[in-house]
Amino acid sequence: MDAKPSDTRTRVLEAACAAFAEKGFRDATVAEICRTAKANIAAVNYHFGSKENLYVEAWRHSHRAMLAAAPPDGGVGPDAPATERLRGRIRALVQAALGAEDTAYRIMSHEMANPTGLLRPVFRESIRPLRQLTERIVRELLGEHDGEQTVWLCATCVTAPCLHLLRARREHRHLKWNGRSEEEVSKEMEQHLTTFALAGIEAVRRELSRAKAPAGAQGDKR
Amino acid sequence: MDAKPSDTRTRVLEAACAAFAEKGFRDATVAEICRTAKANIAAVNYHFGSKENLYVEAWRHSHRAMLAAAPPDGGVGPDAPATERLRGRIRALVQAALGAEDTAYRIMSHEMANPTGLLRPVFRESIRPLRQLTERIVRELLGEHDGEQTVWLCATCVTAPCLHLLRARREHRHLKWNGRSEEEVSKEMEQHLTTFALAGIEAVRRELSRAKAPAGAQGDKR
DNA sequence: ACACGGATGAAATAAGCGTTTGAATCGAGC
DNA sequence: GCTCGATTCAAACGCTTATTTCATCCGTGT
Repeated sequence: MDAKPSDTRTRVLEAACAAFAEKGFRDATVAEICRTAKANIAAVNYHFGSKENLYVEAWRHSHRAMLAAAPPDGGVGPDAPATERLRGRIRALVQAALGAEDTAYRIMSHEMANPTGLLRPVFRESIRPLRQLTERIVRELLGEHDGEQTVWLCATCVTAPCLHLLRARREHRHLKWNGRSEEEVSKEMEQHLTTFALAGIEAVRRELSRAKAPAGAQGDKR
Repeated sequence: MDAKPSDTRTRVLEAACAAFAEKGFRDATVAEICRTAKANIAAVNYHFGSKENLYVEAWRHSHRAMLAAAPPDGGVGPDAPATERLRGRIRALVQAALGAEDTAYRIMSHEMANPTGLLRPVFRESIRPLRQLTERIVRELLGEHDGEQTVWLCATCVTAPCLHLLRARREHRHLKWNGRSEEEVSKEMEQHLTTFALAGIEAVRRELSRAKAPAGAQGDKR
């Protein structure tokens, strides 16, 4: 079927992914995209209709690539205990930010800071399930406390540092991870972020139960 | 002294802050800035020389406003115990992200996702001290472990969720904090983030000492 | 051989942008 | 009252960008 969607089409698409990931929608020019793709200027409007449509197509492409390179559950599976599933989720997030297929994350990063609105409909179907996956794990770890806001906040504390790694990589190259291999660094990040997150969630859970059953039992153990 | 640096100059400056905070450097146009400032198009180049210079001046302006509205130590003072200083730091971060003076944070957010490079020299003197303040507290909480990367990572786990609140506010208005007042929500955020962060840092510290002084004496020190 | 539709090429078009220009306006100082 | 510097104004310039146009190429079916 689409095994041959024109050779230049895929070249333009991949060049667009790289350009949009580096500069965002506005700063990336179709001229440069076509130049790096070794295609003519008109190729964009011929194969994709417009720069805007190329943009959402580039997002779809890189998002699929990310999911293929880093499964959202980190390879842990839904029957594992929640703590392991959280570790797997963090592994996926770190890989997505630090791995070779970070294009989708970088495009998303631009889109969040500088919303064009073009990706909003497609975001709903692509990153929302991932967010819900994270929140489900967090909710399970927190117990049956009803605070939806608490779940959201803890999930943010898990995902936000991972997203931050993306920017850190290109600014803080001077950090200690010079010698180590990419994979080794990822492992270490995953480990630290996981212990940090698990302890944080547990502490919030304790605080919630203390607030829920107040007065009498001040007996804070540990 | 500079009490009268031209009325239109300050109007343009403040309009620029709002525009750059909302759209970033590239997408904000001097035409629109001058229109909302009720000034002529040439005002920008007359008072500031160029759009680029207006950009760094807008950053300076909004950064000063942020520091005035939310002191970086959260009003805690350098002699308080480290746990309280961390709480103060988080208070400052939350206020900066959720308060009325969030312009600097929003500009910074754009600049990080879409670097123009124009703010790099001025960033060094404005946000680096804040980062070091955070890292100093984290280092104290971690103990005398030498891992600079660990300090960096824990500091990231503290600051990244706060930065994330900025974007969350304009997307997730539907969250529970509808009824509550802004200040009440900030208090709650501050509390949750602090317990989360303290527990996370403590857990990482424990894991580090466990790795440092193992049963079999790994002896792989640096 | 030939015509036809998909794909590519180079140049032209049109719109938006930051910046410049030069005249008009205003306010203070001798 | 006049001048001079600082400021404001409207118009125009020069540049970049996405998009369109139309000629050209190439493979395929008859």
